[in-house]
Amino acid sequence: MKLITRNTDYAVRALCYIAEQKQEVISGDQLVKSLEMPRSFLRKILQTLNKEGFLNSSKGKGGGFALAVSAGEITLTDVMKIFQGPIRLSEHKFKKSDCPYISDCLLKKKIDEIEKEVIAKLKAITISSILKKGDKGK
Amino acid sequence: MKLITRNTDYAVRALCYIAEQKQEVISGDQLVKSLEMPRSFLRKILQTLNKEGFLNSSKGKGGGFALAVSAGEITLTDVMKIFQGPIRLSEHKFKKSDCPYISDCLLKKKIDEIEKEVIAKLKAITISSILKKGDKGK
DNA sequence: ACAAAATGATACAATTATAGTATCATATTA
DNA sequence: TAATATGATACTATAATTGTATCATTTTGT
Repeated sequence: MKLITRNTDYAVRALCYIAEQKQEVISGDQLVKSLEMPRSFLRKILQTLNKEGFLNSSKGKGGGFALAVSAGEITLTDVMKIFQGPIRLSEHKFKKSDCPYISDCLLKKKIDEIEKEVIAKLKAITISSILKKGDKGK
Repeated sequence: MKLITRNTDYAVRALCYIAEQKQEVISGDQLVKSLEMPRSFLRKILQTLNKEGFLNSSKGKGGGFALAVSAGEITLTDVMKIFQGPIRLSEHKFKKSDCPYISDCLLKKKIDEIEKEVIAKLKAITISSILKKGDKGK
């Protein structure tokens, strides 16, 4: 049972790395070398982050990826949504055939409460909050 | 992204149903009919709950399953552990090759905190707490 | 113009987890 | 001894996760 998949984990680490570097633009290969992730997989992840507006990309020599948004504005839920879809802790349904308690299902209610709290906490985790103290301003 | 799989969901509903009935012993087929779940799948789930000590089973006519433990003592985490293994929100590792921040990874720390809280809340959900008010004593 | 260095688009493949099915054996009861 | 129930277990299907690989396109520097 995982809440966070490797996709998301890699993406977060890549974002952190980019945010920490002095250079603005970091190439995919540099990330692969530094973070030791599977090349093709990371490349795909970077492309996705670009499409979703969290990274800017530039081609050619000296090109690569740079943050399109400040590190403080990228939350863990943002990244999770991109790579894992919407967060839902349970699929427990209201349908009569699925749950004998129908609209008044206490399990559903309790899970939903927990879900809300989890989402709130994940939302509070931003890229900059993950960076070591001292790097936070960036 | 799911926290609770269908296994667990079915198991919880079956336990609730058994806890609610006036008869102590409920046959698998009765559960299948009442809860409209796939027969073989539910049967396997019931067998597992029996092996794990949450249900007692009896064979032959009039046989079936009964709670082996009171509904207030079965928590959601118990059931989740059985069907989904240990709860871990992230696999984010401390290994040098996996995380550039190694032993001081703030992401890991933050996720672990959330994980602890989630587990505590899931632990607070028992079968009896899911049952409608009025049935709670059982 | 052209080669090198980078990303873009996209299709494919492997592995694992989830969800479900089916069958035969065994025990119990009437 | 037949009917009813679970036990053990092997098999299958589907979907999600985790990758891999290839060719196209853009940019830069010589």
